[in-house]
Amino acid sequence: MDFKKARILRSKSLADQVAEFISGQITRGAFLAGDVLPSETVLAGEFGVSRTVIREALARLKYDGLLESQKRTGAVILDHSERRTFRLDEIDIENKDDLGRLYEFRGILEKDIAALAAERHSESQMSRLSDALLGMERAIDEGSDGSAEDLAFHRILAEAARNSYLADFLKYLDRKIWVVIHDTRRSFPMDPELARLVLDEHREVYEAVAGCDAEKARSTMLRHIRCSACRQGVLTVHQTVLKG
Amino acid sequence: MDFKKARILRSKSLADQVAEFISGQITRGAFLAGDVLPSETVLAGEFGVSRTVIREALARLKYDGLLESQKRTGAVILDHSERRTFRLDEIDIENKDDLGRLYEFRGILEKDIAALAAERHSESQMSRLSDALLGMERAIDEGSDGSAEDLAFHRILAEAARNSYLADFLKYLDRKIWVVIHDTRRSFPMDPELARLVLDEHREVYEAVAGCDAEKARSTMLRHIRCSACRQGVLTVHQTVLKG
DNA sequence: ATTAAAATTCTTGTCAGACAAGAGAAACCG
DNA sequence: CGGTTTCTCTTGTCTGACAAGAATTTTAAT
Repeated sequence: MDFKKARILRSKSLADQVAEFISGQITRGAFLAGDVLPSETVLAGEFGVSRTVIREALARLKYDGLLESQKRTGAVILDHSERRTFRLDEIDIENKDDLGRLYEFRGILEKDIAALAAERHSESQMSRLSDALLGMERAIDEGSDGSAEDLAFHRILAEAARNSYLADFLKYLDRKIWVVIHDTRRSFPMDPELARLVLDEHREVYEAVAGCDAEKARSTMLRHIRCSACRQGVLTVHQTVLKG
Repeated sequence: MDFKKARILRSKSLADQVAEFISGQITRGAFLAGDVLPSETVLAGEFGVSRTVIREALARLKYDGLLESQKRTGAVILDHSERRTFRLDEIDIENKDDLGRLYEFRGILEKDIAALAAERHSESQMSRLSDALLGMERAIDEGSDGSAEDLAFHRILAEAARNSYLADFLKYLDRKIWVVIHDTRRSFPMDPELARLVLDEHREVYEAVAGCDAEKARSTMLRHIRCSACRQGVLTVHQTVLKG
């Protein structure tokens, strides 16, 4: 692999660019698991940067589980199974298709989270859910849109599903979506009437969960997500997901 | 925040430890979005390490979207919505509960992926799925267990669902699970009879997808995942998920 | 006094050079 | 030929240095 080809542009930091280039090479399959990278000094020479920069770049790749470095040997490429991170980068918030796929993903997760929550919730979780609903109502009365309570509702529900992996991931996914929602609501504030409709959607989910009715929890949550997607102008969430 | 409390142990690299400590502080809420960290020089002093180490630690946190650094200002804490990575670290492969949660997660995703694939697949994707099945059969005849083809089947199916976020994430999740499966099969190779049963499970999914029957695709895939979990000795996948 | 311009001062980004520790490779010795 | 010692390479860490950029302060001008 000839690293000299990587002529570097000045915009991101050098370490950024080197990391991007090398990780690109690795994911593109230019190296196999077990291969070793040239030594830091050599890389520094080939990229025409200092060893400091190379080290910072490699540090990231190690952190991501792409590399592992041993003294005397150098940095060895790890197997894919060692990869430590999942990134939802380069999503184009403006792109309705991307947002649609994100909503589809969210729907798939949240409908089953609601179903699980219906069967696994504790009493204290239910009372916190109820509090979130009350808070949302109060917020709407006071003229706000209750986003904070909305988000809290979903977080508590995820907790009630008692699968930390699910909950953690939903949190990550939600962050991406909430940026958009927040943005939309800033430009086009919801009128109280609509806000009340949203509140009702949450109430339906709550009732289903409180009644330990997994199927109903699933379907009401799905409707809620679908409506939420519509409110964001996303129409592509597929029927299949919306049905089941 | 008093960084001096972070007395550092010699095992991981210093940068590792510093990064861990600071990121812990941040996720634990010791800093709010917009706060700025002390300058690298100051941090170096407080941690009792060189600036090099601090820089490498901060580089990772920046990469993860926890920080952003500006000249003259320093490193500012970013909002949670900026976080760029999801990690499924510290899963205890040995722990059947953790593995159960992972399987639960996988079931939730794959059943809907199968349903979507039933509605969105292209002809070429179906022929590749079919090839995977044939390959699996051949592999079993030759005495292997057909893991590679098994994995390929799931990957192609995910592609057929036409939601890249879903597919990418499933890939990530699967890696974690396949490490375990691979391990199990090395210790306790599947006998051909069982392998054929697994093959049949895949065939059922294939038929449903080929027939564009989303509901059937969902249920057959779910049964497959459930059986797979059982074969790994995981019994905790919850009824709710298994039903719908 | 108010505003615009210039000098100052931090902080990050990058570089260069240094050395210890560990691990493999090579040389040496029995 | 096998085992031990020495050598050498690479990473991990430290130090000191300087440019560039941005905020702050000072200075100058109206």
